[in-house]
Amino acid sequence: MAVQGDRRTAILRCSADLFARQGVASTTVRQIADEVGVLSGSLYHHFPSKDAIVNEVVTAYLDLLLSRYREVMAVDRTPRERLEQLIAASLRVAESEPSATVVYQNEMSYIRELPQYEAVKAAAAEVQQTWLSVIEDGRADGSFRDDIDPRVFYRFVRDAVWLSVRWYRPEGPYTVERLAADCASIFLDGYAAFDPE
Amino acid sequence: MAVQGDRRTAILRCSADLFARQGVASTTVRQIADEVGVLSGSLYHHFPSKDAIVNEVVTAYLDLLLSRYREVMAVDRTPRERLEQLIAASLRVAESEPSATVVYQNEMSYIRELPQYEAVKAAAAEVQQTWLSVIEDGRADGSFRDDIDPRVFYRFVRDAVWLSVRWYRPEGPYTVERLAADCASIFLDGYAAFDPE
DNA sequence: GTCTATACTATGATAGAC
DNA sequence: GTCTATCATAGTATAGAC
Repeated sequence: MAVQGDRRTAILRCSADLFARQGVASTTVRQIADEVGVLSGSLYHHFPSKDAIVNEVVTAYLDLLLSRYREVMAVDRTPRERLEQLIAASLRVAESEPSATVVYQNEMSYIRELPQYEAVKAAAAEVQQTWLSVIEDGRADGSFRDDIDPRVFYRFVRDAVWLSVRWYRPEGPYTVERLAADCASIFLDGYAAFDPE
Repeated sequence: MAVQGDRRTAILRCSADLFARQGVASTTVRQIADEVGVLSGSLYHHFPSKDAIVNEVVTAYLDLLLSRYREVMAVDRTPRERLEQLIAASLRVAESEPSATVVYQNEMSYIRELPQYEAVKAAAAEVQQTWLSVIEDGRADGSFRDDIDPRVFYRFVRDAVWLSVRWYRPEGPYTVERLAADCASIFLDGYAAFDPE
């Protein structure tokens, strides 16, 4: 049964890579089959449709992300520390699942049309709620500014964090932990030089 | 000749809207023709191919953006002011050309395969060089931090700015100028509360 | 400048042999 | 569980009448 699962997993992995590189709509079932090393008809033994593959790539990704967010929220920390941890957790997930991250970021219009979209929507809502609750907590205790809408701040952070999959390469000396620290520092302390007074 | 240009323009506008909503690959020439109000064969009187439409949407967009950036850089200002102006100019372009902005942000993998990609690449390089020169100037004169790579800062700002087309709606009371001010304030001063000492 | 009609290709998916 | 063969559909693009 390890073997049985492997082929399924290979299909998901190859699909995610192709979806991320070319877009879901431009990726054909024949390309996926080629990459896996089977013929296109064989895919339909494992999945009922191409859309089912897309759906599983996205839901597996959101499940992983949410489990990491829940770990962060399970520990008692300040809002600032939690925000730093959410950024770091997100970047680590993006590092370990770059293709699925790209698919989720780029293919929302496709995902929205999937029959199983409601489950995705619920997970996405929990993701957003996690960030917003941390930001609201920081506003409430005075550690974050109260002159800018938390939702605006959330969206800027979210987009900057997730779009890093388009350019960040974990191979170099610039580690994901350093990237996370820089990101948190810019968003919390700003890029202007600190006033030396 | 006003009429002649109008149909061409209508094709470009409708195409950009559909490309932004559904993605380029998922948009068919028949859909475009429907939206314009002609039959699909008629499109080929104005454009040699669907890809030619995509190309013109993107290049017209980059031309507009670069002309705004050049206006900003033509005036003598501090790096901080210039950064604020680049953010504001970008958000104004995103407001006036939301569909083209979305297409350019979402469809890079498609655009890269176009035969005329080199021109797009050159324009994109000038965009990036504009931002980077302003950031480097700010580092040089001590108004920006020197402990974070300018390219990292640039990418965070760029992605946060451009992805705002996915969520910002100019109809409400939250104006694009206010959005630009909030964005610049977060990225330069940070979201942490100012220390009251 | 637009329409009609159609050529050609590629697509997602299926049925049945192995 | 995979392959062969194929269906039905939909795609871009073209030729020529109007």
